[in-house]
Amino acid sequence: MTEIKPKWSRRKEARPTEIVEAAMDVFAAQGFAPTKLDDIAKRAGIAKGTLYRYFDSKEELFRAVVRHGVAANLEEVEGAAVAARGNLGDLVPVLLMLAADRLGDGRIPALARMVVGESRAFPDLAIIWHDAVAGRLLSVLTTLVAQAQARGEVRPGDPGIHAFSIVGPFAAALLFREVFGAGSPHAPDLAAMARQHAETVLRGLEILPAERQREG
Amino acid sequence: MTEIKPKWSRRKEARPTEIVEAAMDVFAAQGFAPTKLDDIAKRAGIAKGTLYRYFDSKEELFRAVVRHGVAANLEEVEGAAVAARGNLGDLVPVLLMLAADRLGDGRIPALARMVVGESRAFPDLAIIWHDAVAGRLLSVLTTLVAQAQARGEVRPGDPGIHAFSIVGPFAAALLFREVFGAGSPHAPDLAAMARQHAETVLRGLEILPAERQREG
DNA sequence: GCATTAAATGACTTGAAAGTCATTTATCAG
DNA sequence: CTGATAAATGACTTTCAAGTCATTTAATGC
Repeated sequence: MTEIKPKWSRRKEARPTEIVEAAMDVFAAQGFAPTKLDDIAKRAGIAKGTLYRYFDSKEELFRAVVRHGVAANLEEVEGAAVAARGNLGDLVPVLLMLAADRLGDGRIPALARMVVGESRAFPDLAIIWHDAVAGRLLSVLTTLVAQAQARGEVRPGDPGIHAFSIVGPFAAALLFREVFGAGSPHAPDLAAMARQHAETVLRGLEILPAERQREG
Repeated sequence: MTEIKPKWSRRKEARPTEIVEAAMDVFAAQGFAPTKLDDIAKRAGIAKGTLYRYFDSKEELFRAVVRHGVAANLEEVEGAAVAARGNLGDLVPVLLMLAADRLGDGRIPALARMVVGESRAFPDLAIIWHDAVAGRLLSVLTTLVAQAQARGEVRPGDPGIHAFSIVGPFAAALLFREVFGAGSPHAPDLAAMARQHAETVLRGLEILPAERQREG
């Protein structure tokens, strides 16, 4: 009759990722400063003291969250980039559609917003994001643009700026939706924007894949 | 002989803007949460208690800073927009160059970064920024694009998305420089980007002002 | 079973900064 | 010059959450 119900269990292995997942949720929902470690602990189903067995401080936990959130969704994008080796006209629409699908909802844009907000307080966080996300993506794109220029397929000009012309509107749209909400009359639909902007910018760069596409 | 040196003077009229200016500097340099009201008071040359004669709380002071920073630099941009009435091919390069000049350095990008970062904690701030900056700019551009489409000068498609294609890279570049620093190898030069992207996107939208421009 | 260990707890301590208020003092009216 | 007013001060109080640690208890080995 007497039920055995232990008050807690030892989970040395599973705890860290559980905590980071919980922290990502709470940080994404509230931002860094307003988030209380008690909230994270409660969501992770543990006590605050337990947090300190795995992370030395709130800051370190935040860093872990950023690293964790960044790690996953990047190999895929980068993979698509090197897969479409060379052909910018093929890559750009695929890349933007993929990003629209993966990043449309979820916690990555929220993370990005937080990194932007906390970049002054935690410069190392900005470096992590730069090296793992923004810089990496821009590197790949810039290289591809330069190669296409060498083949005479893309107009001259700074390939780094061309890279911004390609992904800038998308990044801006992501942040716009994150900050002002999808309810704003100006918030663009990500999939539609991926399609339309890809066509616009490719035309602007003079690749003209339009010939071999179906009628609009 | 005995110098008269009053410890302070009464400046009921001048104080508010002085305080807001000081607060903008400190907030821009440190971010919202890390900024101490003592720091703002010291920079404004007053005591902390005096702040509370003019602003009820740190939050309200922050709101005042955003409103103040937003108010100034917008009429100009919007003026340029309505001045070049209709002609998108003329407006876009001018608009981007103007923005590069006005926003390149200064506290507006820092403010933008803060609004992004604090938008979760202060949703009303995001609304202010939306209505006074982002939404306003997008409205003007979207209208102009739609008019140009009606005249058959711009390709079909959602004019709001076209507006993002125009200003998105610039917004992204501003934030990129603000977050990752101008030292990043990917940080674009704003003036160069304004020139090159304007040409790219206008070509993409099929306005083609290139004919009446000098050789590259 | 029994002793050992370390994972987990949560009440407590600490520190820092927002916000208060009794006092001081510049300014002004008469 | 004098008293009244309110702008300005800064030491003090309050608040709140990060971080600590003595204690509890699940798990493990003998």
